[in-house]
Amino acid sequence: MLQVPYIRENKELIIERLKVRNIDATETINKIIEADKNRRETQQKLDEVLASSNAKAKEIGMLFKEGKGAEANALKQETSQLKEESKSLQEAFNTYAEELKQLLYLVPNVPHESVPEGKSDEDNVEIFAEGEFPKLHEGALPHWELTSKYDLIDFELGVKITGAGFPVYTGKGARIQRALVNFFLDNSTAMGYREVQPPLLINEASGFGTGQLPDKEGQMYHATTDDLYLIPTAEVPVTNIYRNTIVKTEDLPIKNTAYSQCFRREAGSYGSDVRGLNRLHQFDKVEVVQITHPSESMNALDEMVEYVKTLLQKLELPYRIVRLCGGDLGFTSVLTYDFEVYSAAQDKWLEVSSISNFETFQANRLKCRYKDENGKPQLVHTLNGSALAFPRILAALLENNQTPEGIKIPKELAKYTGFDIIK
RNA sequence: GGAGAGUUGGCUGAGUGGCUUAAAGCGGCACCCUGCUAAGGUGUUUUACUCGUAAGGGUAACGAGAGUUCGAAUCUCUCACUCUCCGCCA
Repeated sequence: MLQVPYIRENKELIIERLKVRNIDATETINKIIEADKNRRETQQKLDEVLASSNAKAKEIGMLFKEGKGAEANALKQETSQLKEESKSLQEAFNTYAEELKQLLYLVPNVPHESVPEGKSDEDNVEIFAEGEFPKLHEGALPHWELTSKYDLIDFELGVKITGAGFPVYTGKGARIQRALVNFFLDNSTAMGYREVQPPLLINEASGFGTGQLPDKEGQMYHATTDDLYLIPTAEVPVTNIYRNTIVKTEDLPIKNTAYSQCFRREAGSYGSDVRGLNRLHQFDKVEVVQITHPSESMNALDEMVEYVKTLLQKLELPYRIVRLCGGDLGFTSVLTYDFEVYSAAQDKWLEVSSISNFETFQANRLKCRYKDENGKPQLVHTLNGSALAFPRILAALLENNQTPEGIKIPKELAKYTGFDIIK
């Protein structure tokens, strides 16, 4: 969420920039400024009343000590009015503070100046592309047929055990999954990320910290008996490591990586793009998360983009990078780059990574700070990126590398699978 | 799941109604002293909000919330969490 002093001082700029998201925040921003003003004025009054009430209480204590019980009791009378006053001021203050908080939850992050205008993913801007499109042989198949032809994934079995979107990986399919875990983690740790294995269930406070709650509640699986949520991404537990902390400035940037399974209800998704591995309720992903000094976050974003490029190069997959337009940009993000791989048999671009800079938006909720050169606590910047999401990578690997003899495994990955062709 | 004990500042740990934002020790930082891989001395050491150009001031916070009281770390209630033992178990 945005910081109130920032809103106060940059009202026009914020409203202008939020138009890139196709929203008019004028009314909400005005309400925020009003609620903030009321809150501060009420606090001043409240503080005054409490101060005089404190002073009186001290005086009463002194009088009792000196044995002047009568005077003390007289003074007690006076305090009752102050008490009433402070009570109603406290209530008013709480109301304004709550109102302010609720309003702040409504405002998304302010897009970076480089974010293009646009309504949907069709308006995202391609900024980079690399890799050759494969030439498929006659009779090439989409991955959901390849997986059954070579006994790699059993979608039907998943439906039996759980439901649609929970595939069962078998044999070499399961082995590739395991290979991808190690391949991705080895690469990210080599880039200086610390490996973390986080919980897959999170509490409500963690959901708030990274911005999944209160809004996107319906997208997470909720274990109601214990009021815990299954993580939609490792970003949530890994970033929440730093909730309510003041990190050492010399430790920045803090770089963590985690492999986890991710759970998404995908409520409201439909259509042909949910076929096979294209959209699942449970999937695997390696995530990279950075906590940086504010002056370094854009460099860190570039570094993450460069890093993900190397992964796709090693996997020999044709890919492109798009800059998300305002309409497609996530609520908490300032700037996001998506990586899409080309999956040949479907003739489709599949999103396999999303790399975002949240600047102070998450940090403000998380209360994650560092100390500046004056020793004053300041909010850090947080970033994260997928490196990478497995299912669509697998889909593209299978589709692009199919030959009449079998499916070939790229050299770098074959080091991890232990085989270089699936027959 | 059953029984019991706890939750205080970066850490250890005192504090059972006012002079306690909090003793003491450790750690950290600054300065001083000292002719040397050390020791000693003095001071300092939380955060949020808020007023102020600043210096500085006000308010709040001792797990969370509510209550009693002129006044709560301290008393009452509710909740959360941690630990120990027993049971169960990967």
